[in-house]
Amino acid sequence: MTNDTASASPVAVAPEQACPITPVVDIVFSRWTTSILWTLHEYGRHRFVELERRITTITPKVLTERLRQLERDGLVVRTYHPEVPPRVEYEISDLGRSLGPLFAALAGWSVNLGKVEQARLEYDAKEPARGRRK
Amino acid sequence: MTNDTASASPVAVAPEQACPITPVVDIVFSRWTTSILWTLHEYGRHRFVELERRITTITPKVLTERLRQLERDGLVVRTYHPEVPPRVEYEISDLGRSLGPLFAALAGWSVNLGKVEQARLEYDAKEPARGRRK
DNA sequence: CAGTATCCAGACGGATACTG
DNA sequence: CAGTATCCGTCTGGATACTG
Repeated sequence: MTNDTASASPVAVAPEQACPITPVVDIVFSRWTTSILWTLHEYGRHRFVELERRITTITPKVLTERLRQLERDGLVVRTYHPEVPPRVEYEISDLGRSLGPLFAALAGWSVNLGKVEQARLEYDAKEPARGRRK
Repeated sequence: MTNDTASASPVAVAPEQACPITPVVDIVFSRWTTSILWTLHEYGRHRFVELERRITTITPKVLTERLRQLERDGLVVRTYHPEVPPRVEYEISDLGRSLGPLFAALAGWSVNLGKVEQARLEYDAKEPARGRRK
């Protein structure tokens, strides 16, 4: 943090983000990708159905979409085995593995989830505050 | 990572996530919240218009929605000053500040964005692979 | 098994206009 | 200034069915 109020600086910054971490978030934390990457990172290689079963609520269509995206971004490696029942395996790439510390930090922060829950309860309990009364 | 293939473990896990970090992601990295939190964390207190100007492409409606959500989750503190032109200030809470290391990790990982871009180029260049030909 | 192909609903967010 | 109110288009992602 630098100063208060921060109105002086005229930095207009490029459209879409004044914020350097948004690009990373878009790649790593879009819907479902977190679960997929984390699963692959934590439990190693998986076949398509195995992922489907582990992520329970995901549909094959969406799983395919996300896996393609992850593969394209170089975070996941897809291996096709031309066998009689076809076999495909997905595993995390080195680049994907480099997200490890990030995942650890995320998991670490989850100790605060209780505080979030608490904050929500308090917020919902107190009547509409000044300057916002309906 | 534990073992290969990982098909044996019958862990069915609760619907929605086999993955413990998803809840955190949902709270912290939903659309726009990253930019808002990061801005508040990095540059301190902001008034509504200041945020609006810094995040350039966000509309007042959406900014309000996200700020409410963040306030409810206890990540941001809203202060209303009952003055003649009303003045409202938003700042990050202690809980929000505890995301600092996470943000740092994210920012650090952005050195890899080039690799992602590279991977995309390669993926797009090579013709449809085996087992996936159109 | 490992996907594709369709169809579709509903949430999300943008544009615009108005108010205490 | 700091929002709120409306309207509405888009696009994601779910359900379902089919294929190499």
